Amino acid sequence: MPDEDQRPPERARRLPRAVRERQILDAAVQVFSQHGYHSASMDEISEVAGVSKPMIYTYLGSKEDLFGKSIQREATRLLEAIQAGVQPDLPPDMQLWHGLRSFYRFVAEYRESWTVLHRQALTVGGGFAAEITAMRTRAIELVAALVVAAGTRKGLGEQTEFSGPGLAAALVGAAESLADWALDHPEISDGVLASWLMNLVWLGFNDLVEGQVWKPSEG
Amino acid sequence: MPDEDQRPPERARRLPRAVRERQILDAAVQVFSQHGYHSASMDEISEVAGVSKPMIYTYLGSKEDLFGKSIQREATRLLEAIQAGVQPDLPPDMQLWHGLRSFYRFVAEYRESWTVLHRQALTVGGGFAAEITAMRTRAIELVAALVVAAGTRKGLGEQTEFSGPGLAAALVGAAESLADWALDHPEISDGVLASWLMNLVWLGFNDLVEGQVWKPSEG
Amino acid sequence: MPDEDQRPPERARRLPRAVRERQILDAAVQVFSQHGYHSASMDEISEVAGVSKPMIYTYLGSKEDLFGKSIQREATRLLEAIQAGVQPDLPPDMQLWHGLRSFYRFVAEYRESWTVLHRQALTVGGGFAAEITAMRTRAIELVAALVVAAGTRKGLGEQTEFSGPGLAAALVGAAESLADWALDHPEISDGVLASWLMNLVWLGFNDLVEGQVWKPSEG
Amino acid sequence: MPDEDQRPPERARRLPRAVRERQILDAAVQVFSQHGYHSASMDEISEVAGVSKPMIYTYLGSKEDLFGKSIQREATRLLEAIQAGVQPDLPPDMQLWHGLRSFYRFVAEYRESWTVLHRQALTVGGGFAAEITAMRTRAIELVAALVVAAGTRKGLGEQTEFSGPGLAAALVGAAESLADWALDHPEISDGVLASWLMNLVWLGFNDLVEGQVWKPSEG
DNA sequence: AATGAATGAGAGTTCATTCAT
DNA sequence: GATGAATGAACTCTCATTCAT
Repeated sequence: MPDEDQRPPERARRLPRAVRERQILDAAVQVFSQHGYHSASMDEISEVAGVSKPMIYTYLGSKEDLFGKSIQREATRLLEAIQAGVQPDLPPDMQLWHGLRSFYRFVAEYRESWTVLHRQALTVGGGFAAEITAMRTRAIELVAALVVAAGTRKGLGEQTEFSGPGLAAALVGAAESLADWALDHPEISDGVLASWLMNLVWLGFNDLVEGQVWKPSEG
Repeated sequence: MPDEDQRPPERARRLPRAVRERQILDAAVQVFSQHGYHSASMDEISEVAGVSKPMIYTYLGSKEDLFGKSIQREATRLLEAIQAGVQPDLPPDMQLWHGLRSFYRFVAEYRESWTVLHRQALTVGGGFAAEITAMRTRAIELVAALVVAAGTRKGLGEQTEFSGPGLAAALVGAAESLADWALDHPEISDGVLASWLMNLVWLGFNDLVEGQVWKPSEG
Repeated sequence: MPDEDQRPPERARRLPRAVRERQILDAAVQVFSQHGYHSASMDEISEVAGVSKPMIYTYLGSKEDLFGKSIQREATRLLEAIQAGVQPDLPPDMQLWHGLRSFYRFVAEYRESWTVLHRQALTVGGGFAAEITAMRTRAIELVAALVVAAGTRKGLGEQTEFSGPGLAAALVGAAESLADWALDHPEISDGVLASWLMNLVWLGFNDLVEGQVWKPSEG
Repeated sequence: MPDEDQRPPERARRLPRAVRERQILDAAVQVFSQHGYHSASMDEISEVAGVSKPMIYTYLGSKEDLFGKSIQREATRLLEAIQAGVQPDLPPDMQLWHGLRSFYRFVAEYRESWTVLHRQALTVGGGFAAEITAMRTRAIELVAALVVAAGTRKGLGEQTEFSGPGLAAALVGAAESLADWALDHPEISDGVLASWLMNLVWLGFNDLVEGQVWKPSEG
């Protein structure tokens, strides 16, 4: 009877701290994304992580801390994934297109990451909602800057400066909503998703800055 | 039996059930919208409603029941508000425009209703998310039908049948996101909000069905 | 089978809040005095009180709150017991004597109260130690004032002003220590205990102010 | 085996067991005296000692063991300090005076030792309270023996045999309480402290055995 | 000899929910 | 019809203690 599968029933072997922390964060993201912050229990997270509860507290702090660190890690992942897909020397529409493709690729590959960031992060009352909101606000401002810049180039500065932020919020919402929709339609590739949004949004905006304006034909 | 001063000592007067139920639902919507489902406590709801806790259970059932009924009432309100603003014999773009104006008017007037529907309803793990999602899905399908119908009229049936649902999801997301943004910018009127969205989205879509297509200029 | 002892096994019948609060405080004093603050568990207190834990939290707050309120009630009892025994129009020594008798009577009758006040109240790190210490300090200052006053009357003002506070601390400690000793000797009456202390302390002090001073007879 | 630089990388050098034990006990006394038994954590003790937790368990056993050994060491120190100051061939009052001076000198120099012995040792429910109490009882008996002996020499045997133990308890309490008071008044020398107590207590007792008795002047 | 890694057990606290009046 | 009184059950978090290296 050599060293077969006779080891103790897979009970937590000694692993370096970094490895454990990753395991715990993985489990946390999974459980938080499934149940949301409040319904997730530290018991379940510890079970999924294959680790006892005290380890979580020792390594990553309170439930709130754990949630914050989960959010932070996934947000970083998402941003890095998008940045990795964007080449800064391309024209704006190409940058946006590449960014969107990377975004939808990420969402497809890391559903749980996206779920935690998009849906669960808002349910906590504390500073996390603020943090996430701040991140989203930054994204919106980025898009708004694009909008205003483009509008200015077309000589429509004043108008787009006024409507820019609102439009940017709408665009970001459209991208997010499409991402959610795509979760239920995995057969649609990230290229197609990005194209849809570009057609909808870029052409639409394009026309807008060309001077075309939709007006209600009656009261 | 005249209206003497013979009433019980001014506390908890006998009120018809319907009135009590409305009081309770009002309180529930308020508290749920402020704190979210999980952080809302039955104690606070009963306090805000001016009614003892057992009454809530007698009249409206468990916390989950109460939340469901709150959601349902607000959703009905929202739908009725939108339908009241739309005249079915107008062309599609006008219908959408009027619908959007009604929507933004409602959001401005009943912040709490919108908050509960949009933000808090997703945080519950049980059947409510499903219920809300279903309602949203219905909205998306409605928009999708518009998209497909318009596309078909332009002879682009196959293409829009394929992309229609996704686009519709994006549009709905854009409208919602702009609604959230508008909560922080009450100086923007519902007409302006709706116009922005129409310009962005309808013109964009218009071009799309006119045959204009954005294509990536390189890999 | 009439209404014998057939009632449900003595399970918490509805009682007015005030009664329950007293029950809980009684139990708290008992358990705190037995095990000390840290080792006392809310579970045991609730068991002894014949009440579920949530009631304690509803009526009296956290463990620390409960401890504080226990201390406060017992301290008040002790002070009232002492004040009730003292007649303010008697000469100082008689006042002290009556006060001591009341004190020892109280300790004998309410062992647990005394234990909580004397031994357990110091073990908590928070504000309770301060509160108790303050109370003790007030007692010491009172005695010190007596000492200084008596000394001044004898023309020894400067000397007793210097040594008064320390002497007072010693006297209070003597009284407390004798109280503890008396707990193991219930056959000694409060009158005897008070007399011992008076003889030891009053006469001693008396001689001191008469000018007699003990001096070391060599290095 | 010269003293090369071949030692393990400068952490936790091999030290003889006795040294390690002293380090740990020093840390334990310090932490116990600061936080009390319950609030002291093995983590903090190990940190202060500069030693890992398993070492503590290996060398000194459980937390209770550690506390017991801390108490024991400090008690021994105190007793030795007092005995060192007392010359057994002196008359009783001189013995007491020297003993008190040594006692107050010790308290001033080893505050933590005294704190652990006097305040923290009582807060534990187990056998330590007993151990400490026994030690204190021994001290009281010693003093009682002095009292009785002196009383007997004056021909008041019966009376002092009856009141001796109680008086001794009071004396010890006075000495302790004055020690606590002195912690906040370091400018008072041990000689002055001891003198105060001698004047208060010895003269008082002296008069007592001379036949003077304080009596209540009325009911 | 020495320790980082790991946990069992139990504490305080809160909340949705229900009785008895 | 209406409620103050009461609780079961669950959750987060901590700590003394030990294993495997």
